[in-house]
Amino acid sequence: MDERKNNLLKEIVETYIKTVKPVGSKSLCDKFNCSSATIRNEMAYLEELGYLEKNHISSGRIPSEKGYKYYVENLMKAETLNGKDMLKLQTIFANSNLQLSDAITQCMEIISDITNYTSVVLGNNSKDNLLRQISIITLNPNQIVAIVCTDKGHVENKTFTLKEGTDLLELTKVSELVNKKLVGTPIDEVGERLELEIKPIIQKQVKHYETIYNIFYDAFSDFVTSNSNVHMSGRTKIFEQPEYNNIDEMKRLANKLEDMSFIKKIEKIDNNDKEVKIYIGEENEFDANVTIIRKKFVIDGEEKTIAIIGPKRMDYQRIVGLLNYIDEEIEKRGE
Amino acid sequence: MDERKNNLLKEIVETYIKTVKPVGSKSLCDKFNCSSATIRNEMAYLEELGYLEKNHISSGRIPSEKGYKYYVENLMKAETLNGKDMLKLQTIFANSNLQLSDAITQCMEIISDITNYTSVVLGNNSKDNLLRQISIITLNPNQIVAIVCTDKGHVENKTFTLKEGTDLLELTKVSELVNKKLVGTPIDEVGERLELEIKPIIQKQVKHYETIYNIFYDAFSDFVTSNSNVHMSGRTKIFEQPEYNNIDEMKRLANKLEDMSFIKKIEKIDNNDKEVKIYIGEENEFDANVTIIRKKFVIDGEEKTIAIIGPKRMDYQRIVGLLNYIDEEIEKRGE
DNA sequence: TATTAGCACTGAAATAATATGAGTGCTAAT
DNA sequence: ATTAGCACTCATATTATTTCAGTGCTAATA
Repeated sequence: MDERKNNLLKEIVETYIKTVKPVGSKSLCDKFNCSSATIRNEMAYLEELGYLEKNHISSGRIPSEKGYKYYVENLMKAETLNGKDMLKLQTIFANSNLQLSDAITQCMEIISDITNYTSVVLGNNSKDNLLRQISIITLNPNQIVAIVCTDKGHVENKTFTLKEGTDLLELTKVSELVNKKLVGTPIDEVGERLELEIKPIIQKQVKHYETIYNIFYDAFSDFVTSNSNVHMSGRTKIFEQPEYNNIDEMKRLANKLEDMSFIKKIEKIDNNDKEVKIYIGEENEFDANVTIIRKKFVIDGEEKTIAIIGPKRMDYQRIVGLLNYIDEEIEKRGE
Repeated sequence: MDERKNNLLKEIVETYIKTVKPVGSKSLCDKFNCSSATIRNEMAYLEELGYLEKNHISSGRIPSEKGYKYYVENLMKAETLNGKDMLKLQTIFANSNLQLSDAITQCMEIISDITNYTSVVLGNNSKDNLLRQISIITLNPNQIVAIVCTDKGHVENKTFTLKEGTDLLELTKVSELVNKKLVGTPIDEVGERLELEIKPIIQKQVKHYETIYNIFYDAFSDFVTSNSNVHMSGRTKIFEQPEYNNIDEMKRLANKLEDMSFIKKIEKIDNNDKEVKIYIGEENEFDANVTIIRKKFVIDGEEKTIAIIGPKRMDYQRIVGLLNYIDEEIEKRGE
């Protein structure tokens, strides 16, 4: 891979990203000061290496997944933001009333908007969250709300209709007990400790202990399974991309984007990697026809994942530039 | 409109709903024991009245919006559920641990699943909800969560990072004041009363009263604008319908379904009508190419709206049957 | 040895020509 | 009031034809 071959591949990838049309040899003559035949020879070589592909024998070249990967790893330079985009993001971070995690969510909305890709923010893993407090609020003699709050400030709640004869006072007593004994426990372990430490105590002291126990158990288990930690924006934005000008492809992807359990996979791969990660096509577990660009942060002691979902022909320079910018802003704030 | 004309229209609408293909005269001869020419004469008459349409001069007939409307109002009989569907819904209502409002949400998910239409549940209008309690939970010396709970059991929360020198004790004091003075106030009026009744008091007694005042103000205003009262399922289901085998149409609708403010319009029209309402095409404010079937309930003193969004060629009998069934189950529970 | 002009060849995509058939409206007979 | 009969219409499918941007390869050239 001499310099000209590198430049050629770079040019082809970037042209294809812009135009979504196979790149022919003639169109590159001017840029490389040589004839189309020379370009064709070089192209044939790049195809042999697996970096380029053809749709049919006489079509122009398009980058292969391997080609994109090589481009991303060796040829691409992250873009520095243009003034307009920077301004938009700056105003969000400048607002000091905004919690950092909300600022990130808003940024991703903007990014989705200006790039026409889908964006995702994943956060508050139950394992990072410790129980801060459970409160019981009575609505009327039959109904109560149980509110669980974690040390990271995440709140979930659930309403219960009480069975005949449940004692509100006892309910409050148990909630005090739970607060005394279990505050500081990782949320996903609360269920277990409830069983082992709380149940034996209330079994002796409380009349309808089963009913009451179940209320607490339910309130916590809902927290662990809740979906409130996924925030997606521009779910339909990606369909503006020309590769989805095909109904079946569109439906397939739309369905996947509905399925939150699918989305959550994004944070699992390369779990501890805090760098900008780019998963192209087959490389990502979500869908072989998209690229996912991901970045993880730790904010206020809690891991947060942001990701952009777009076609394989994504504007890598721009997205990486945008994510780098967000990273800088977060660093600044973190001080 | 003699009886045969009614039957003919009914037959055409129902056939078209099933087959999505224009209905020709020949195919109806057997059912009506007459020749295709007779059917054609009748069809021409129904077209004159505006109940039927043609795609082109020599195509079969399809129902017009007016035709659907006439069908829905005069010809249709709501279906009684088949065993399988009924079983699915029954198991949901049979689970007495489930709050009624959650049961409804689950039902709508099932309905979306079995019918391939999109379903929506709209609830907890801020005007119906009265303040039950506001709690302040401290996460660390700099951060707190404000949790607002209403008498209907709806909870919203917001995390705040405190400005240097904000006194936690004073914050708690103000929260007690708010609880003492404003409990029972409709949520959407709390902001105003905060300004008129609380501000003057704390102005005198609290040092950094502006900061503290803003925390409360923000916590409540978020509640009013929150989207947590919309629950949609099967957002992509409607695309299984053959009328959306068209990319632009699909995109258009997908975008509308993303926009929550659009969806919320469904509850506003004919605001107090508790009957099953059917809005066909131009009749609904959401989109001229869909039908919306809506039903409102009052559950635990709070209004809840459910709606099904499908093509104009919706299976009206089935959907109305399903909604009627849900209605019955709710009545039963309400006792 | 690297480059390039030249040329035959490919295959997608657009355009045109043609056939098919399900449906209609209308007229005149029953 | 119904219907057989017939000319007519238009969407849809099929096939043939053309166009053109692109290729690979060979042989000449710098």
